[in-house]
Amino acid sequence: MSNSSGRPGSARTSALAEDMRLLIGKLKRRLREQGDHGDLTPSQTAVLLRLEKGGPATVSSLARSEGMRPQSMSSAIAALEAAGLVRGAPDPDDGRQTIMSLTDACRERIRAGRAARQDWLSRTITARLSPPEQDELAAAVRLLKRLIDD
Amino acid sequence: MSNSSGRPGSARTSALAEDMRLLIGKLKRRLREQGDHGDLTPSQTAVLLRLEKGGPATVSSLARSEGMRPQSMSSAIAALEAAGLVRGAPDPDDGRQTIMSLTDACRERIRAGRAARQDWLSRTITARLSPPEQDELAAAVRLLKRLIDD
DNA sequence: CTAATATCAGGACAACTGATATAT
DNA sequence: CATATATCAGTTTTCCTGATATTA
Repeated sequence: MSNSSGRPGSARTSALAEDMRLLIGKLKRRLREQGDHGDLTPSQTAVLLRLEKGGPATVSSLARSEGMRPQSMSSAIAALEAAGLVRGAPDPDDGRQTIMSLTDACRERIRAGRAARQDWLSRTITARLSPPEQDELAAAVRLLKRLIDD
Repeated sequence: MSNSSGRPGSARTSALAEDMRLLIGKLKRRLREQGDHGDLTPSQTAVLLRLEKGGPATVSSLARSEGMRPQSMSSAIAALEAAGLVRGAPDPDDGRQTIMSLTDACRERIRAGRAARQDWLSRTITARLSPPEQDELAAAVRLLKRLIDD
């Protein structure tokens, strides 16, 4: 039912918001089910994503970013280092710091996990939506991007 | 390994899937930022949602649902009971079981948290999308629901 | 007597706080 | 000396495994 009455209706918008809230939760859960998270703690996962997004960083700066104590970050990083996911190098300019960065193996692992989630989504879209419906969805995605812009 | 479907338009669909994957993550994060989760563990939150969705249940059935041991569920529930969020009553038919249910205070708390998240979404939709665009989004939501159906 | 429910006891792990060595 | 980084200890929390009482 298309209701294109120009009223900035609160009831209709509220119903749409409820639908979207439930929908986003379920989609996120489905995506999460796909990839192999590996048995990392949430903090460890957050550190890897932070390093990927922000580049190499020290233990203390990572601790600040994640709202953890440096001691906790140290042990989290020790586990990641033992798993071959991050690598530490001494800072040539400041002997106190150790600069952590992702290993190539970790980048590949992150890429593979993302690809698995994206593949599921891609396959599901292809299987369940007709090409015109896919166009409709693509148009709506452009609208949704506006909702998360600053 | 990137697309096992035999249909044409894989490249466009793949780009759409990537956009959606990033978009869903960001929307979920924005929603999460809104509500006050309270300082509950993920397991405790899961138990409350399970009780809300499935109605009263025993400790063991909750443990099975959440993939925990009954002992761990017992202590999680003890904390929730101390916080006044759940309430236990003996099963009249089976003296071994204790049936847990949500308190009214807990239902109100869940409702308030959800309302906060939904309000943000509702306000953002109203502020950033024109009424016709809202109609377009509502139509796309119906398409998206098809993606998460079993 | 066997099976299911709930709990008590102790261990493992990831986070915390406090204290310490090293470098700026 | 004052500050910052990283780590070494011990504690708390949340899960686990193992054992026990009660009821079906």
